[in-house]
Amino acid sequence: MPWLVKTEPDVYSIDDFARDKCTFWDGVRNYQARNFLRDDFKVGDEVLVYHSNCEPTGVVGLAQVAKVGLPDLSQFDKSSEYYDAKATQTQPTWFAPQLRFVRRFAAPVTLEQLRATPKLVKLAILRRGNRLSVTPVSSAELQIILGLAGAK
DNA sequence: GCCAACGTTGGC
DNA sequence: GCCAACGTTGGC
Repeated sequence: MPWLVKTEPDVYSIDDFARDKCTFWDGVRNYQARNFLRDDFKVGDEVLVYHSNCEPTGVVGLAQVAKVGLPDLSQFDKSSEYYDAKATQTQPTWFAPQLRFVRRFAAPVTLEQLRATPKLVKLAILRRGNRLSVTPVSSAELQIILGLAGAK
């Protein structure tokens, strides 16, 4: 199943990702999002990368799931802002798939464009008040968004 | 287990 | 910087 993940470019941008090639998508501290990362992310799944809290907000590139089932190591790191005292090595609370950079779009598919596309009305990220940082995307929605990205 | 208070997200 | 949405916390 395709996915969409949000990131704040000030913290980790698509350019950082393009440079790294592979990254562990860590720091997610919401149980619903955790369940997606832990239970539903499959190797090979396509992942749209979305920039939030910036100008303009929108989908900026594509990635692919490279590895799953890995604990988010930041939960064990006392110096990390994502440290979780309740998590243990044997029973991790948080999980971080490894994502492989695929491509950066020539131009972002902006939130405004997403909203203006009738076939994307059901896109999870557009639903009122949805703040989840990891959301599922249907195959049809993925194709539409890739189309918007390619049409630039 | 309820729910008010509080904190965070994220668009604007 | 504002504020709506909504997740989390903690007293009871």
